Amino acid sequence: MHKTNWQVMAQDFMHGEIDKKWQDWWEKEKIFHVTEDPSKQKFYVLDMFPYPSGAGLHVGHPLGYIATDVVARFKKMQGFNVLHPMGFDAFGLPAEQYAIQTGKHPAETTKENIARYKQQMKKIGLVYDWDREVITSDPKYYKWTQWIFLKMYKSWYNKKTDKAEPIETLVGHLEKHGTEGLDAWTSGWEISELTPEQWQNMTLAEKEEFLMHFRLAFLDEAEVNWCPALGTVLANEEVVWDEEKGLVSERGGFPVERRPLKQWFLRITAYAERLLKGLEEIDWRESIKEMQRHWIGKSEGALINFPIENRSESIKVFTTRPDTIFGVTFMVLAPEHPLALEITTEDRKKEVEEFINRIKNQPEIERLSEKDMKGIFTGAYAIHPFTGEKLPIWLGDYVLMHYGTGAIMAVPGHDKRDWKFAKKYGLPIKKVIDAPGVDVEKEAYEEKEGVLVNSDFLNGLTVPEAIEKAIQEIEKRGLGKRHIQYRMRDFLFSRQRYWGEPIPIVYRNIDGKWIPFPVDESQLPIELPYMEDFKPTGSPEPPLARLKDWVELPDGSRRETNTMPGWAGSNWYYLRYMDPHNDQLPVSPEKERYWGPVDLYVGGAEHATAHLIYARFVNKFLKDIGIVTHEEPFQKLFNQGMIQGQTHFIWVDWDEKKAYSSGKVESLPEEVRKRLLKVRFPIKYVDQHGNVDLSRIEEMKREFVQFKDLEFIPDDDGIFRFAEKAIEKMSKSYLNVLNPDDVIEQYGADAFRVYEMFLGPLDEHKPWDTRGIMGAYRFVRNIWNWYVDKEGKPILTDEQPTEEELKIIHKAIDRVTRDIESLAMNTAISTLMTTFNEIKRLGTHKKSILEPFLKLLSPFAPHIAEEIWHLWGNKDSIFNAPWPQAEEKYLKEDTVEYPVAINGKKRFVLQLPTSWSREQIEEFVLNHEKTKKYTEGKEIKKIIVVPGKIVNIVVK
RNA sequence: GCCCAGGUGGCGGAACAGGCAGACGCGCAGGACUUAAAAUCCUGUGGGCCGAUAGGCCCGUGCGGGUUCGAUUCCCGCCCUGGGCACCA
Repeated sequence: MHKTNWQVMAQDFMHGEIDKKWQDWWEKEKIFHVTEDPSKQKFYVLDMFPYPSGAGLHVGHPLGYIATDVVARFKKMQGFNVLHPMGFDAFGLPAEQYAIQTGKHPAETTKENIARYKQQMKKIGLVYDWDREVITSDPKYYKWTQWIFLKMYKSWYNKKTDKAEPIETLVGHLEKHGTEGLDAWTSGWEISELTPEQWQNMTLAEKEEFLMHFRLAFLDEAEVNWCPALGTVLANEEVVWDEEKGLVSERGGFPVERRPLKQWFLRITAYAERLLKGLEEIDWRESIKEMQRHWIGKSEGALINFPIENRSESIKVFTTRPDTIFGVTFMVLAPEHPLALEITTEDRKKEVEEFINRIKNQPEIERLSEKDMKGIFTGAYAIHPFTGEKLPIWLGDYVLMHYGTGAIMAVPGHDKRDWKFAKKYGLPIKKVIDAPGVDVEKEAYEEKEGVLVNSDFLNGLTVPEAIEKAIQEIEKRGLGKRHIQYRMRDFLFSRQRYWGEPIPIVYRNIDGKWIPFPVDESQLPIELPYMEDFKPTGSPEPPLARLKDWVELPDGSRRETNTMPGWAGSNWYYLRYMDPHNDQLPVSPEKERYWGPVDLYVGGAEHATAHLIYARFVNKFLKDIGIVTHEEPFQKLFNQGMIQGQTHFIWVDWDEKKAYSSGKVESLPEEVRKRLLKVRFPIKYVDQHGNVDLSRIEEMKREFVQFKDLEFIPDDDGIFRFAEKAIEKMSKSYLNVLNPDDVIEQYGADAFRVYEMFLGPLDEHKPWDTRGIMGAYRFVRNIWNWYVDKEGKPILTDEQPTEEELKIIHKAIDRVTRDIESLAMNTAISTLMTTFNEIKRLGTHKKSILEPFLKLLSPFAPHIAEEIWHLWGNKDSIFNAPWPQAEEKYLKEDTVEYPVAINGKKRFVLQLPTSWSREQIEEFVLNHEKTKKYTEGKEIKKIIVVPGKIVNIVVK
């Protein structure tokens, strides 16, 4: 085999041996094994739950894991009781899709992939308390996922107490008072009024149907995203918009259509207000909080009833601008609105029906992408509740059935969409808010600045005043009420797939109807039965339905065959880590009180809305039922950036099967050049100088068979140069992924970790540079060579440190400590580098300097740190040694280097004592000969002295 | 369209509270070592200009303005890149 450079370089220290030695030792010694210890302050650092994909980890993935590993080791040395667990999100769509692709059972592929992940994590030097490992597809875990679902099923949200309560308290209320005085969250369903007697007289089926509107886990028929290719419904968050294809699944990009289906939901909307409020007290990136606020989408306004002419029904609308009520000139209903066809006059029925069908059958793609709005007049009129005016009722595709009431009062003068609609169909436009330059015939005036006009009792008021006054008047006259509307919808919780937690519900046939009932908690877990063929059918019938023996129970009842979505397990895993083996509860409240909340949660920003909002919701629910004591689960959230890949392109002439170095291209004949294509080349076979590694070209051809027959023609100097390099997302198909195992084999785990941390700010996207890692490698190796001689003996002296040495090391302690605290790993590393350069410059091997430096280095390069630590004769781990403390007295300097600027431009520097006063400095500088040189013949207007910073002289 | 980040050498990036722009690393160039290459070590490295040297000058943090003794940092307007939302009444 060709002897590559690293093998020569690696002779000075055997990183491979050192890495493995300490990885095994940490595992054996369980250095991160923790138990609750009230005498110590806890620190809970958590990584986002990985889904163990079949491709394994690439070098971009572990960025966050390395950061948390650094923090965990650092906090441990600082004396905290550090909980740093790891586990796997193994249920769900991706795992199942992978299994289908490989033709294996997901139970098997999941197991393999987890083993691979753990192996890779170990090689990076990541250390966890594996005794707390959580795997969502493990029945011991999903027993509690199912338990939480049952608790939700058995709960309702009491708005009076502002928390979830057992369904029994609701039933008790109904028995005593009927619906009188009941204030419950029902996701917009209007509670039909009942007397206690009426409730008592209901059949079991009727009662169950009634209660279903209150349960926090409930069945509902709803328009859902059906994905035929995946054979399941998807949550809104799992569906994305594709420019070409329209609505597609996030996984795989398959088309998605809307269909009404009976599905399980979790009533997350009951928690909208608490989810919103909780954001104020947590330390998250503002943009993520904004996304969640937007997702919850709270709007305040009023519900107003508009009577329909000659009919008993009325149209209920929601508006945030009740101040513009006198500007209403027509009404618009969503085409799906239940009254749409009903109110249509006979003469227009046919036309309207056609319109409704056209909109309904129109693929979602078109309806959303078309800029133009479509509408039709129903022939019916509503009556303005204040003026009694007749308002034409239209149908319009720009009004959405699923937001508000599915109907609007159109105020074309002060709403852009209504204005556009009015212009298109020639409907009147009225001005009710006046401000300088407002002309509602030219465009809608949506600002809230101005004064109300043409508005009866609102005239002369400002917009905020008018909003308030209008709502009061509406309520006074019984025309409607104040209302808060949320955009957020309930959480779709069933999937027609095999690989997920079975929903612990059975259906009993009562009077010919299948009524859902919860299974008894003692029967949990409902284990997922083994299926040889688990593929989805393409119809909404879940695979589990095919298992007749499993579905049909001896007592004639039938099991629920839908399974839970991938989110189910990841909603609460962070709690299970606190108490992973508890067989009485998902987590004991005492342990949660000690460990919770998560002090630092690191992960990608892609979970901003889905997982991070579901988990907060489940946490709040568990708090309501007394399991959890903290309202918010994740105190500090840090979103790491992505490591991008560097894609390398070569010039290829496929006809002649030749690949040309870029220097060759110019000399090629025109017809050959025309045929050349830029083709992606695997980064793994790029050499240290950023050229094709010709020495390993045969190896490359074996691995990437598409290049098998290519002849590689280098430049005249024997170097094969690339046509182009580009920064792209790391992806297997771009051939720009690097496996951490390969990188670690070449440079060692420590250099890999140091490099990832050094690359740039943790929260930013930055490209991986194959050559850049050499810097990290040299750094680690040079430290080794400074600490250890050729015979492997430590080089260490007991001499007293000098003042200068102490200043250098204490400044480093101060800086590195603060940097790790704020996750500024890149500057922590650069401080370590500059400090080490100073150590070399001073030629010091004093223990008093090298020991604290080794500790500062240890979270980043734990393997050589541990090795050197033990070479010094220590028996315990360096991570059980205390973190060094910076002493204030060494952080101060006696003199400061003052830049002296003339008119803001630096001209020279002066070394002046720190203790000098402003006046002393001023006098000294003004009398200095260098100053005179610059001020000669000019008038000194002013001198600014900023102690410790700068001197600036203003001359004219 | 709206909201949120961000734009600094050839590259990744640094500059903590408005005070020396370019730390640290990569790359590149020159030199040492070597038969040679790699590795290693040393030196230089934002651009332009003057100067034999020492040294000095000018321009520079996306663009245009402003505040200030002083702006990468604050304010106003614009351009570009990335992310999110997208008929939400």
